[in-house]
Amino acid sequence: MDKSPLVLLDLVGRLGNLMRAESRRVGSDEQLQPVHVEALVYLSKANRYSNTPQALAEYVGITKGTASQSLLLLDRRGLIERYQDDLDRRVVRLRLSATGEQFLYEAQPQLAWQHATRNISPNRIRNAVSALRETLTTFQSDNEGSAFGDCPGCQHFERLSARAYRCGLMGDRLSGPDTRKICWLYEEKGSGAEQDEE
Amino acid sequence: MDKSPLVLLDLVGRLGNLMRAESRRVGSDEQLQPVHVEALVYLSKANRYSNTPQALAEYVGITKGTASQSLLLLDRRGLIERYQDDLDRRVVRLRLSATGEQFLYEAQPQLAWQHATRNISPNRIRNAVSALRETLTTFQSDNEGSAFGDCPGCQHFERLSARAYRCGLMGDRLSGPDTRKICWLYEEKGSGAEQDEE
DNA sequence: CTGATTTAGTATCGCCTCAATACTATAAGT
DNA sequence: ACTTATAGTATTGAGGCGATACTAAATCAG
Repeated sequence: MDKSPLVLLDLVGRLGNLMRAESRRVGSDEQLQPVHVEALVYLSKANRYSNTPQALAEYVGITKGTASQSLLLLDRRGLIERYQDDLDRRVVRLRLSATGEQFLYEAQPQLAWQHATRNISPNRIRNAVSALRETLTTFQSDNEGSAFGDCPGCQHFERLSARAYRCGLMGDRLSGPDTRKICWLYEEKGSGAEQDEE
Repeated sequence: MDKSPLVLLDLVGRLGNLMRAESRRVGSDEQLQPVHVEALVYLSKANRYSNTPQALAEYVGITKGTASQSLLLLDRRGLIERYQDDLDRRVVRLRLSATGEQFLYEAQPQLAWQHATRNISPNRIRNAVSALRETLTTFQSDNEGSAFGDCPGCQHFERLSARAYRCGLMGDRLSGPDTRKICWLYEEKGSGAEQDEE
């Protein structure tokens, strides 16, 4: 019997713990908890469909109540801004404030990790990424969680011309940088997995 | 610039969060927190050099004070047993109790994850394991953390005969199963990175 | 339109993690 | 013997986190 999956699991768990410890270290100057740092990093990468408390909660794996509390704290500290959506006035949109951007720029929460992968060839990293991504997708579809991803590879993504893109689900036009941010509506293109339409 | 390392980082973080959520779910029946479940899993895999509060704390990335508290709780619940070391009477040794074994057997905290890797070929998993292991090792040596590993690949590991092994550092003889458990004294052999192609 | 249901988010509460600090007991080094 | 280092425990306080209950807005039924 091959125990590699268990070893992979263990490694991911340990690296995850160390990442949380690193987030704690990075945030300690500003009295921020690991989850706060994670939220800021997330918001720095979220697109217009994903910058809500709900999406954040799903992404980092906490309940919406907890997410709401953390976001209130970040708002009080001036690290993020919250504003109401025009179309649906129930939803709150989030963005990093200038202070928040500044914090991420100075703290570089991901630096130690980028450094830790310095000896690994880009090719091996891409292979690992692909395996982990697939694991994540499978796990989420097993547990009815939402997927997250970016436009290339999403079935709603349409290229209008060389530099003009569009999300077929929402009908919005997208800029180039937009297509590289984290999207909540991501659905894998041509996935053989069970699809249930509504 | 290649952003793959950042993506890898992000994936590991998310999977780690989901694993913690899964540990929480699994432990909720017994009122166990994620870290308690992790500790039990760790103890089920720790060898004679690693079954101490200190090693556990390093492995899961918490302080020894926190580890001590968690272990007291697990002891009160009857899930582990604690006993004194004969040679060094400062150190406490830990082992799963029958109840603890039973809990792990029934809860199967790793099942959902093994399942999530079902569509990934063993070879891709091994490649991912190798990349993540190297990341972990690099990170830990950057941060002066201890490494953990099992005998194959450790520079202190000696094979006496076909089925007899020995740890050169401690001088102990080891059984076959012993050599596959988590060891705290692990030190990587050679230091030449293990290369594997797909 | 009007009432019911669903959805996004917030408020409150209590348990428990976690780091920090201080402490004890044993071991090791001079 | 005296000092220092090491393994672990006790205590305390801030705050994450889930659970539950709540409000407000949107959607749906008729």
